Amino acid sequence: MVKMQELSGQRVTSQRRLLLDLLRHSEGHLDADELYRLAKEREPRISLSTVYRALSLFKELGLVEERHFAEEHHHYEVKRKREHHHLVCVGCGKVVEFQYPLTKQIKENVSRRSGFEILNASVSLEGYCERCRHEQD
Amino acid sequence: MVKMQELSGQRVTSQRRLLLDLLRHSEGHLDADELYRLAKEREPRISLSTVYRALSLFKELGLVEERHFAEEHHHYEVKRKREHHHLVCVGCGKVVEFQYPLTKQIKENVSRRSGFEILNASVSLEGYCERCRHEQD
DNA sequence: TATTTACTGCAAATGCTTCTCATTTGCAGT
DNA sequence: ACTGCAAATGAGAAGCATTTGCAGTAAATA
Repeated sequence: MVKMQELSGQRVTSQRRLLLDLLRHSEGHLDADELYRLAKEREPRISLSTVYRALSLFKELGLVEERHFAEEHHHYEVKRKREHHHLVCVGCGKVVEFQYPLTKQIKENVSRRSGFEILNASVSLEGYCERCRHEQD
Repeated sequence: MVKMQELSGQRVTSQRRLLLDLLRHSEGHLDADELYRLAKEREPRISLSTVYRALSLFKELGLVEERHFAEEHHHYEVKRKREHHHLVCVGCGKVVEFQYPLTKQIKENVSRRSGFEILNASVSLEGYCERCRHEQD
């Protein structure tokens, strides 16, 4: 089970423990509904609002990151040490991660020129994966 | 007024002409609702559905691009020759553009390694703009 | 184990986007 | 200029993802 010191001040409830646990053991990039379905397998009375409320708490605490791919809903993944970016297939929704070392430079560079305090930088690519490429009419 | 060869095959209606015109003369990054409000000033009977339908047509025709910033709704801007990226203030929503030349390399590099056919690459940054930085409690 | 008050489940509400359908309009061919 | 028809429009309903209000429940603290 997941330890919960991270929930400083907040209450450690069975639902939050379960949800964070699921996020940590998943392959990442879950959306709220997938997480909800997984959670219901173990705790059938859990509600979708609780999932959203937990996600927004985890986000505030910096435990998970919210991703806005080219879809209407969002995806969530636990924050990791190593920065990485995403390549999304517009055919089937498959997500592939890749490393790219230069966002630090970009941040510094743009920060200096714009006067912004930059919190994060992400590179995102869209395209067709191998399989969807062949299935295109 | 906008010339409409771009609407190849599609009908040239006064609404589409107006909407494309507004997009072209705006500072970019409009969302559907802002565009709707602008359009109503000139053609009060226009409907929000028409705005959405036109945007999705322009997107298909490659005339405008849809941006997913860290908000629930989308932003639209006319496609330009010069590739550029976005820095969004999470305080006030202000959008600043910047140039960064390396997406071509990223595309080639990631494409080779992943087997994806990559359609587009975007770099997006979030942070606090000068003003919002000072206003933080 | 009693008290406090944050958290939960549920249902209703919201915000953005898409759809439905009756009416209108662009446009190819008279 | 006129006609016919497919495509586009306006208005509102419907559809999703997400948020909120509220009454009941349960975690923390003493």
